[in-house]
Amino acid sequence: MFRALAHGIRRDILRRTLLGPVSVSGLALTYAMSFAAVQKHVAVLEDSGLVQKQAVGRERFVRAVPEEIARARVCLEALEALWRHRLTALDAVLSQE
Amino acid sequence: MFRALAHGIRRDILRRTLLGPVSVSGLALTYAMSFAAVQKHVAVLEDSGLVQKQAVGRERFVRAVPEEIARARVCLEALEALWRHRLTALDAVLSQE
DNA sequence: CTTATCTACAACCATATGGTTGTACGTGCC
DNA sequence: GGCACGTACAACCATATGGTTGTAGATAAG
Repeated sequence: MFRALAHGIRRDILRRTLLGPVSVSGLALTYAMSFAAVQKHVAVLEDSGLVQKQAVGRERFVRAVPEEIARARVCLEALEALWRHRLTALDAVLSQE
Repeated sequence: MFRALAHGIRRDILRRTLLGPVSVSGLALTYAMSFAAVQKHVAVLEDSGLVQKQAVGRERFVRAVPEEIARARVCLEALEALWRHRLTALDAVLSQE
């Protein structure tokens, strides 16, 4: 999942699909790369769960799944909580002396 | 930076170094891989700014930089804010009608 | 001084990643 | 039916990534 977020293009696709569904070709127009390359990026995002596709006619509309973004954020918050806990533990040790 | 977070071993190193400085060899003891491999993971974390090294004698103690973790979290929060903003905008449009 | 420990770094290898082009298939339009 | 469009997928290529081993330097210990 962090792997999916590790690429700037994919984060940009996430931003765009957070604002509303966009077709794969609609996305592809923006970037200086082939349609197939964009398709692959969307596939990576889809595999990670950050994005879903919905078929409408011959088009596939991509939309972000904000709950999954929240999962990543929560993961980082847990790390930060670890840090705060470490500080708290240090406080406890120091206050004992 | 998300790239650095994309590997489980590196996230584990982050967790451990959040709790307090650990030497590179101290980290390496835990993992079923060579010292050099762990060294590389630490280097990736260091390049991303998520971790810093401090020389003490012949050892290098690795410590996490929580501010950098916060930066990644804030980035995800910005994405979520985008989502909430999109909902708000939709509300605005609907309430006009 | 000698030896063991911790680190750094280079060379090498297998596989993953990010891109390309080409082909095929379903769908909308004339 | 015929054609353009949107998508899917495979094959291919260059480079990045994640691992290994080996060598060498700096420092601690005996």
